[in-house]
Amino acid sequence: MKRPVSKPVARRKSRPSFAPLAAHEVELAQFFVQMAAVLGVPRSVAEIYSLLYASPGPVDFDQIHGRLGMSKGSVSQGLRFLRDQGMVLSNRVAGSRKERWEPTASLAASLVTLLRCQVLPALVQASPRLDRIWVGAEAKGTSPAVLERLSRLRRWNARALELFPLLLPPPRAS
Amino acid sequence: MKRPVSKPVARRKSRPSFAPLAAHEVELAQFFVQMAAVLGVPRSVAEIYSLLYASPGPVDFDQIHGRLGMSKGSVSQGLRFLRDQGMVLSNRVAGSRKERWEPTASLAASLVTLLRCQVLPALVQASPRLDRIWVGAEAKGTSPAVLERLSRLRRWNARALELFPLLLPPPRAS
DNA sequence: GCGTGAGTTCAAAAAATAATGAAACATACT
DNA sequence: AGTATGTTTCATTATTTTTTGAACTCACGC
Repeated sequence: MKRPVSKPVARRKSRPSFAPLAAHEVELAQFFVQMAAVLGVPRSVAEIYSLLYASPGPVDFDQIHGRLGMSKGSVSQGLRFLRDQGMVLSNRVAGSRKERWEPTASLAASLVTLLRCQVLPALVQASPRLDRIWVGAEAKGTSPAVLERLSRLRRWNARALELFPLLLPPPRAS
Repeated sequence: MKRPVSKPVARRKSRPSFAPLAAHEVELAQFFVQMAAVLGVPRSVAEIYSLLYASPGPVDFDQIHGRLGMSKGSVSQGLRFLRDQGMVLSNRVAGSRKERWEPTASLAASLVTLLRCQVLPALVQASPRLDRIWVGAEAKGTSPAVLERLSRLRRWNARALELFPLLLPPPRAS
């Protein structure tokens, strides 16, 4: 349940010897952090994405670690999450061991993936569950009014399941 | 970030002297808890709603407290949240001090309210923020590619703001 | 093959969120 | 007014989520 008061906006400090974030970079991070919060994605992940988004070219691990003042562990985990969601990608320059990261072209497509992962499994699990509930309730001689409510739930679930792929189509198979 | 493993489904125990939940009531609670989790609503709130939803008539405070084995504080806060969202309502029987609670007719309408409260404020705050970011970035001589990204963000935000009321219309004024 | 630097893992600390319960409050009834 | 019942408040405790950092792994260039 969201506290309605404005959040303290953790002011991380860049590690010395890395360029501190410019004012607009800080505010872009706030933007992404707020949007991510709606989707239940942690602050550190949003900050990483934001940095890549505001950078003109690929950024390497140390820059992220240093400019955001974030632990290596968080950077590693954050990048893994973003890569799994298809929101960032990395490439290596020949002759260097460093990976360089950049956002993928379509933020929209990535958000769709993220939403799918959040709600599809819930809808899928719900189906058999609602069936069991209905059967159990009927067996117990539950009141007609409640049975009516339960079957409405089932109808909605079915409709959501069939609508979902249309609204948020799965990523194209290659 | 959702743990992908199935959660332990806290088994609350009804306080003695209150009817324990029937199997189908337990599973309906699991259903609502899972759906609520997607929206970031806490378990206790979902459980309360579920109990009302599966009951043939209004339920009083003590029943909720007792059958769910939940503290009075949680029941009070949960009911307040649900009432504020327009998901439940209460009425008093003449000659009794107890309030009796029941779900409101339209679950769908309530969900719309809930979604509005989560995303609208974020979109609204984002507008001036994105403007400031753009101005700041331009002043800094940011690369054209990044400026392009930023203005795409602005266009999306504007479109979302204008589409939102159509998709999830505000509750009718009386 | 070997040493080194880049990145990962994971147990533990910190932070955020949710639930509890006892005291305070409200009010319907006498 | 007094009282008992029903509800809310809120400081505290419990639980969950996120972050940290040091130990570890692995692969690259030599």
